[in-house]
Amino acid sequence: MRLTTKGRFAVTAMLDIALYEADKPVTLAGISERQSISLSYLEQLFSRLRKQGLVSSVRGPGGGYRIAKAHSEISVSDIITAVDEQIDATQCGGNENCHDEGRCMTHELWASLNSKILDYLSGVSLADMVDMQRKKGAGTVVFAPRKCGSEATIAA
Amino acid sequence: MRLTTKGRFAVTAMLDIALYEADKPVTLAGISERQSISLSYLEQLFSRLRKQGLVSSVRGPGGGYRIAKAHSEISVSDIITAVDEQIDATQCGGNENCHDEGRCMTHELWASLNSKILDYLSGVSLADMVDMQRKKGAGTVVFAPRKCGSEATIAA
DNA sequence: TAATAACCTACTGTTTTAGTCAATTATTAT
DNA sequence: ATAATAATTGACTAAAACAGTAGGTTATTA
Repeated sequence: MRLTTKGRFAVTAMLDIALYEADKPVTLAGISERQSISLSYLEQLFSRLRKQGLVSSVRGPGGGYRIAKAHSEISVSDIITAVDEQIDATQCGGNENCHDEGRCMTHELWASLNSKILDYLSGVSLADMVDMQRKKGAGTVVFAPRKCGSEATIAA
Repeated sequence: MRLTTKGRFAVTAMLDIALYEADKPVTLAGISERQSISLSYLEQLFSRLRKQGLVSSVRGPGGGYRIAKAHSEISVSDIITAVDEQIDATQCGGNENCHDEGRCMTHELWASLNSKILDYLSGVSLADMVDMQRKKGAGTVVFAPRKCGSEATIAA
């Protein structure tokens, strides 16, 4: 599985646009400055985000990027898969040819983990993150779009 | 976060020992052959697994490795953290200095994801995996040590 | 027509992955 | 005793991915 700064940067950048876009689109230069992410690196990421239809672009002065869909229609997993290609905890990528043409002994474990992660990340939308960000400072906060046994609690 | 073949190999190897150890300890050469993992690579992994107290070793002829604790006392996350150092989806490793000395906007998201993954992997023990492996072939199987909303179902 | 800002391609340094190789040490069977 | 076994250690390596740079081109607007 890959879950690196590439994906984190993409999520951060998307959230930045969601928070700052109003009448005008948001420039990568602005995101770069606010979030301390290299401009050229952002360009690479946004090339993919645009091809996946998550953002739309406007060229020229006053141009920039906009979120292309309703914020509630874009999940964190959409963003990560757009820039990172795959969220997959199995080594065979679901091909089940991990060991001697069959499924490796631990295949089910990774497949199951994989769907847990995907469940979670696809359950958190950009809209959720915007809400969350606006409520910031209210102490302990947790993303919990789906009810699940022991909820994680992040100390403030 | 890091969740690579290193961790997968370690889990597979530990499961192999758990399945094959009886009166005699299990040799790395045997694991290497059965699981198609390079012997030298296994040596590296087992150096760490031993230092973490997950396995004990016996040198000389008839020697090999044994699981050092009750199978139910060793979780998948124990194994992965032993060889991979960290399971951490936040970039700051919980230090909360991810952005300009404060917490980055997406900090809670990654922290929350992190604890979800850890919850899951620490809920699956070596004993669970052994049971699971022995029951193999019974069709659709899922690891579900903790009840949680939508259970992942892996097609057979 | 000049400034802006997206868009595109190629290149680069660093780290991690996934090993290899060669030697040493401890134990057991002969 | 000694030969075989098997863990243990350390140094080294090719390939990939990550994170970022550099330099240019194209479209749009003031």
